[in-house]
Amino acid sequence: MAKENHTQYAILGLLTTECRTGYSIKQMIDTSLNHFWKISYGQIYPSLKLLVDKGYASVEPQVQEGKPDKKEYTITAEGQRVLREWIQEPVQQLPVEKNELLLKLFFSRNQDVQDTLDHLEAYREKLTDRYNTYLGIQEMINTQLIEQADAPFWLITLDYGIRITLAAIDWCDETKKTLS
Amino acid sequence: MAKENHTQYAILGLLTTECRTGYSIKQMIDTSLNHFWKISYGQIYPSLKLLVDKGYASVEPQVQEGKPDKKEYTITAEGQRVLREWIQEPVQQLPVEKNELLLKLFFSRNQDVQDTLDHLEAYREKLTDRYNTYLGIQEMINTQLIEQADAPFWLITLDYGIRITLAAIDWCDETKKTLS
DNA sequence: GTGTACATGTAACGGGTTACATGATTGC
DNA sequence: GCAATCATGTAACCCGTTACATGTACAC
Repeated sequence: MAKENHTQYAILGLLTTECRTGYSIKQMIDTSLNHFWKISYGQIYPSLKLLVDKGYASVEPQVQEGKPDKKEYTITAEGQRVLREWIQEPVQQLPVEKNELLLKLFFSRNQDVQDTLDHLEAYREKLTDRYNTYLGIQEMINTQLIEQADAPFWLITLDYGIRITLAAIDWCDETKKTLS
Repeated sequence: MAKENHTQYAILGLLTTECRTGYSIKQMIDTSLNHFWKISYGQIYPSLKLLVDKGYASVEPQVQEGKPDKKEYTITAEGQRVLREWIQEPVQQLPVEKNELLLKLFFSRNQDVQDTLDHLEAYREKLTDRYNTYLGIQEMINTQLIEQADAPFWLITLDYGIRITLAAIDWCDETKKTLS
């Protein structure tokens, strides 16, 4: 597997949790990896197929009563090996996020200051929503999933999101003060 | 111009600063927009062509002595209008950065704790480098470019980068303590 | 002569989203 | 009858990077 395609590893990694189908992988991503890795169905299903082709996972169709049929994927020993290898490889470079608000701010010299302040306030509200969502997930993990062996690591990644979001909120507040 | 392609607007916006050629736009991006918007030559030159096609910019070839010829681009009145329109449009959604370290941490249950600590330390060092780079740029703007009308806005976007980076460094330190 | 700054461009490729297509079952 | 949840998949498209191709001028 090309060392660079991290999304494939993300899917492989999710097969080590209780996720077994494309559908449940998607759900997991939307609730728990959402703040640092998004994946759509358009990637998940073809990727699962590729993982099987490479021998990193196996499939078994499951007939269900009361629900549509599904395909259960299981990580193979070989899959576990390459996953571990990838995890151990050092991270080459820091992520750069594309930030539309900053891009607009960068060119805001000619804009009305009030419009810029409105942008900042709207952004601050979105950040606050995100912050509250994170706190909710944290609470949920702490009460319902704390038995899970993965839980401590989930909390660590969540903590990152919480801290970054708080710092961004602070920046919004400071910038609004500076501009008004 | 499709409302969604922010990169086109970034290039259009840079034409309102003293940048006039594809080459100088690239330089500006690499030094000043780098922490929230990256653009390669593979996008810049075709985009400039498109902006001219749409009437948002005009070109004039310049023959230079002692240097290769270049093409000077100028934003048109129409270009200024669509740029202002875009800046005023509210930001629809918060950015989600793909973070390889978090992805690896998420699946680190089975990994040796020491390997995880090493990852964190390496990441912390990269963050510190970035932090120092930002401080350098800040100093440079404050001493050399403070006359520029755009300077206050550049400092605001830089301040965002500084705060976020500091928060990430704090998270590294805390996480290392938690794990050891 | 070699490296670096200046300067412009394209083609191939990869990664990812969106829209579309299909269909079962349950609860309102 | 309709919406929601469960479930799988593909094709078209967009965005962006990388590698390649080309060339001038200056300083060491």
